[in-house]
Amino acid sequence: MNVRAPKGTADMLPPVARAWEYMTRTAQELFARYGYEPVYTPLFEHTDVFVRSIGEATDIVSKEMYTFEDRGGRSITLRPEGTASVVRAAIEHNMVPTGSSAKIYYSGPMFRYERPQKGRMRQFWQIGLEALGMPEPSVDAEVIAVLMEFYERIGIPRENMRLLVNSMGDAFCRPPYRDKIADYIRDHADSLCEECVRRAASNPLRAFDCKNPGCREVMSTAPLLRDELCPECEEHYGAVKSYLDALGIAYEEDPSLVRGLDYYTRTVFEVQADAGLGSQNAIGGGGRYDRLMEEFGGPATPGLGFALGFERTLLALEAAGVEIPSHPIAEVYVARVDSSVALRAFEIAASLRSAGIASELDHQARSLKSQFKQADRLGARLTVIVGPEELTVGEATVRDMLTKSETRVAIDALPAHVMEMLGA
RNA sequence: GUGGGUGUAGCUCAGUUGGUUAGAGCGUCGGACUGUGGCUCCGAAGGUCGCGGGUUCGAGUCCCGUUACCCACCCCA
Repeated sequence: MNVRAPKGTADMLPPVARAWEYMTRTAQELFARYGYEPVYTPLFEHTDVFVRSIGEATDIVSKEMYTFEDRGGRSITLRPEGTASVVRAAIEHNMVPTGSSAKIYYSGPMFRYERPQKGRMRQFWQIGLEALGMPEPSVDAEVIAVLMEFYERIGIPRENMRLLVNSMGDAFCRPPYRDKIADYIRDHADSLCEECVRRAASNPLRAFDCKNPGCREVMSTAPLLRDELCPECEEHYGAVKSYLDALGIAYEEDPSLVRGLDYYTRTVFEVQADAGLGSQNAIGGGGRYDRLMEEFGGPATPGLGFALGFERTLLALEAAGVEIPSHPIAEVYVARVDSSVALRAFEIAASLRSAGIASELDHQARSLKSQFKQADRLGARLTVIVGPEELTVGEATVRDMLTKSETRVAIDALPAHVMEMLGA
């Protein structure tokens, strides 16, 4: 029996799981304030959903998907990202009738078959949101604002992050530019790595991402999409930046920002953290996908969204020294002097819990001293001492763990009395 | 898929040029204080030294293989 979790997966033990819930809670409250509603889609889809949306030539589709055949002979894939499923669901349920819009968010695990490293897991968690049906540039700025506000709220200092933005053009200006880059790559084939030359055919823009010094050199003088945008895209991009300026959100333009999903049009953005992460330093990112729903066979509906990674965000939080808020495990500890009063102690703890007070007690007949140690460790503010002596007159002793003062209280009045002490 | 690093107690790690019974700190449990926590002191429990083979009188230590994890490349959250 192999008792290890599969490669690239991790059990989330209480400290991490608490952080997960904290991030989820923060996102839910924030997203609701911007009018987003939750959606849960399946963790797996027909393989086609991802191939057609993310793109055949992307790394995700060509080598990172968890794909298998189910017992009915269908090709099924564990979702590698969230947008494709959301868009599929939006079409299936006609969530965005012509002329209307929808704002939705999701969270949960995603799956990609890769070699794990710092900030990269085979099962990793994301929260994301999608704004469907709205082509206006103010929506781009609003979505970016939500993302930045999320990080601010959970406590990552702004100076630890960089917001990168770029425009990928649209169906009119990108194809000619793609051809231009493909030509450029072919013209310089002898000074580029073979990977980049191969990309000329499938995904030429990706050559901008290559870390090879020779390729960087060549690509640094390549024509930039920024200079080839059609007037409409140029105007849209300019407006997005104006709205960001109006919100006081600082950003850097990065003309080489080319994200690894084919469906993006116009605005793309990425947030990088400079502390706590290894080389996987993108903690969140997203972009606009105005053609995606149409390509899926749905109505022509523009869309835009982002996703942020739990694991990487937690690394950035730890680097910033952020304390994850938590509640004490027990407000009240019920200690018993000896086993003759075990039953009464059990009843008292139950009555406190019924009154809504988080209470803990020892089930293992440990010494009174170790029960106090336990009370201390759990962060209990009060300890109720149940002993034969007090019981003869129907009372118990309540000890304030901070002031060390003790009072005798009638057992019947205990829940009310304890609540009063905790409230004070 | 490629490369590098590391596997010794629940956790973090020592362990000399190979040498007898493998250690420390933290944590856990007990005691000092026979009905009272955080500090201190004392004690106890807890280990197939990742696994398999080889060299050797003798391997935690050296060699080979294997496996797991970590980090990096590629790409991304």
